[in-house]
Formats: sequence, C-alpha cells, structure tokens
Amino acid sequence: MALEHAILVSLLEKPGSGYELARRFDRSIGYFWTATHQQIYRVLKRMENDGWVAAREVAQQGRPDKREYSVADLGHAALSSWLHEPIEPETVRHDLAVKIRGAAFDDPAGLVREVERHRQAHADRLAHYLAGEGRDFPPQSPAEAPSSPAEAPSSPAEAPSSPVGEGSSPPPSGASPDAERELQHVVLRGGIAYERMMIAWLDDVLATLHRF
Amino acid sequence: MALEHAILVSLLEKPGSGYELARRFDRSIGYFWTATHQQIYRVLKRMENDGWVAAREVAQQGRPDKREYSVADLGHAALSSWLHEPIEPETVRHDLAVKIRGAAFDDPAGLVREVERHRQAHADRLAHYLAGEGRDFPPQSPAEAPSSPAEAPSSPAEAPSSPVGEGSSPPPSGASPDAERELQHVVLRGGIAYERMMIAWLDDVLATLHRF
DNA sequence: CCTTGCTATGCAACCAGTTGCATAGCAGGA
DNA sequence: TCCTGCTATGCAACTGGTTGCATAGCAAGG
Repeated sequence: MALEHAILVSLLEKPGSGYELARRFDRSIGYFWTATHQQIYRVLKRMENDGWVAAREVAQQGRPDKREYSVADLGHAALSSWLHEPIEPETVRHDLAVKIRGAAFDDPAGLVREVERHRQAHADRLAHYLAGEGRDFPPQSPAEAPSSPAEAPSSPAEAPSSPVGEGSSPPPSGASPDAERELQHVVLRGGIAYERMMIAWLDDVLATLHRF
Repeated sequence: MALEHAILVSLLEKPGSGYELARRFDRSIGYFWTATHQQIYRVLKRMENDGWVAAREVAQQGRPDKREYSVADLGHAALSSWLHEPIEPETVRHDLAVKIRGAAFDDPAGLVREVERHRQAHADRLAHYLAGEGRDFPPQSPAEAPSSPAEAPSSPAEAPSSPVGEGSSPPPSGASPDAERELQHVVLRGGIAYERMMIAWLDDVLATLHRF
C-alpha cells in the first residue's frame, strides 16, 4: 500500500490538515494518486497512532478549527525504508480498453461519442498540466526546455557520494529544495507525456471506429 | 466495476474455463486489466447465478476436467448496456511517481536502480507487445502501418446506419470478426504507445536523478 | 514409489477503498 | 431569520480485491 506514503510525501512538501490533503488529492498528487477524504482521515488517524505524523490544533478565524499534521521522525523513517524497497509490479485497469474490445460484439460506432468524451477530458487535463508547468516551472536556462526530454548526457551518477553502508538507515535524509522542485517537475512532465500519448491514441481509436 | 465485463468480453472472444481466463488475464487482457484466479472464480460463479454465463463440464484426457463457460443472452445484454453507459472517471495509482517525489526528502540517487528496473520491465513488455503485433497483425495493405497512428481521413462516421431510436436495446448486436481484430489491434497499439511513452519518461527521470 | 510440476477449482480471512450519511462552524445573501 | 455553501471532521456499512491455504487429477522423472 502506498497511500500512507503519498500522504507522507505531501506532508513533507507542506504540512496540512486532512481536508487540505483531500484537496491536494484532487489536484497535484491526485494526478497520479486518488483518495477520498474518508480514506485520508482514516489513514491519517492510523498514522498518528503509529507515530508517523503529529497533529496540532490550529484555530482559524472565519472558519472552523483544523488539525494540522506534520511528519514525525518515525514517518520519515518509514518513508525512507519504503523508498528503498524494490517492490511494485504495477497493476493496471483501463475500463476504456475493455469497452473498445467489447464494442466488437455490440456497436462499434456507438462508442464514438464515449471515446470523444474521454479525449476531451484528456485534452483538458493536458491544458491544465501545461498551465501549471508554465506557472510553477517557467523556462529559464537555455539548457532546460520544459517537458521535452532533452536527454542530458548526465555525468554518470554524480551522486553526493553518500555515506553508504547501513542497510535501512535514512541516508542523506534531506535533499535540497532544488531536488524537490526538479523531481516535482519531472513527475509533471510524466503526466504531460501521458496525456499527450492518450490523446494521440484516442485519435487512433476514433479513426479505427470510423472504419465501421 | 468492470471485471465482469472484462470476463464477458474475453468469453465472447473465446469461451473458456476459469483457469484459462486466469491465464488470459496474465497476458492479452491482463495488459489493461489484472485479476487473480480467486477473483475470477468468484465472479464467474456469481455471473453464472445471474444467468450471464453458462457452464459446461468438459472432460479432458491427460488432465483434470474443466468447466467451460460461455456467454448467455443475459450476459450479452448486460455487456451491451454497460457499453452504452457514459461512465468512468479513470482512477490512477502510480507508486513510482510517489516514490520519485518522495526521493526529494531522502536519497534521489538511491532511486536510480529502482527506476532502471522499471525501465527494463517496460522495455520487456514493449518487446513482447511488438512480437505479438508482428505475429497476430502482420502488415499487409500499404494503408495499414502497424502501431503508427496514421490518422486516416475517415469518411465522417460511416456507421452501418443502425436502427437508432431505442434507448438501451442492443443495436446491431453482432459485428464482424473484422471489427474484432481491428479493435484488438487498436488496443494493442495503445499498449505499445503506453510502453514507449513510459520508457521515454523514465529516461527523463534517470537524467533528472543523475543531476543530484 | 515418491517427488515435482502443471492443470484445475475453491474456501476463509483480511484489507483497501467507496458510498451514504451526519455533524458543526462560519460567511454571505435573500 | 433562514437558506445556501464552503470549511472541516467523522462513523458505519459495503464491496472489490488480495493473500494464504487446501485439494485433486495426472504426467514425467529419479
């Protein structure tokens, strides 16, 4: 399970309440990990019991109080050990693909509108991503073109030569805010690439459907 | 839920036992919908109770008997009505993206091996898909280039002008085996596009990680 | 003969995630 | 004043899916 870890990452990026987390899971993190507020509140409670996060009552004016969570040492350690696990087979569920293959036994042309709807949704999300990229990661140096995998030659693994040796002890344990931004950006580029791929594929699907 | 529908599609393409379905879900359909044999047996039983599928005992020589399922009328109708529902918001879960953003608070360079593993897995799957495409969909006419969304101009929706009007009644209800192949192919092309996108993105991720 | 390994099916317990509902503070407008 | 709507948190019931385990037929090899 990784919802715990997604929450840890989000809280490391910025502490917040369950409600705020729920809204982040509707955007940002939500682009690659969905969760309802129920799920978040429940998991947050368990994480607090386990000492992964600590809560702090925050009085607000003009709105109800909130419980702001931040990551405790145990949580940071848990995240670190998860990061070092080699896991994940990646489970996929594409309803639309099932529908497309199923359409062969029903009415292929009847699926056109549905596919067009999906295409529109992906186009919308792409626009949203690109807007976010333009806002949060404006192009600056000539070396960095936004969302174009420019394949930097990359000096082979010039890591900060961390004190290796220990098995599961959190290594450097705190990277630069530079790294944080860069890694957020590369994940966003992944989202952009995904949406572009989907749009192109759905066009392919539409062209195929139109042949019937 | 769509496991029922994925099973229906698979059984329409070819009747089979729970065991055979489970193996199909390890390949072919499994590329966009995973399921364990447990899940399949359980759902299959429910579908039989609901009259969606019918079972038939088949004695085999050299191996245990099996229960071969095929789709009943009720099942076909259920699939049809599902196909005509506009649903699906598409829920995503990318553990790797969580890990990448989490790496900012741990050891970015330590993630390289993990990302390389994933890249390899995707490269393997791509090779597998391409082999399958070459086997099952050999290039023939000059108009059809495999897995290249050639954007056919497509005469605007030249559907078989089906008797429209009814709301949820199964329309033509039986397309050509031609459509079946074409639609299987376009889904496979989607898988290929996905793997190619992932490989390119993971290269981007690796280049980014190497900058730390 | 016994083990290994593949085919074939299934139960039981558990866990993650969804859905429906409930509550409450507070602001702003009808 | 009452209603709407957003912030903020939560319980309870259910469902889909996973994991662990069990059984059994049959072939092939040591």
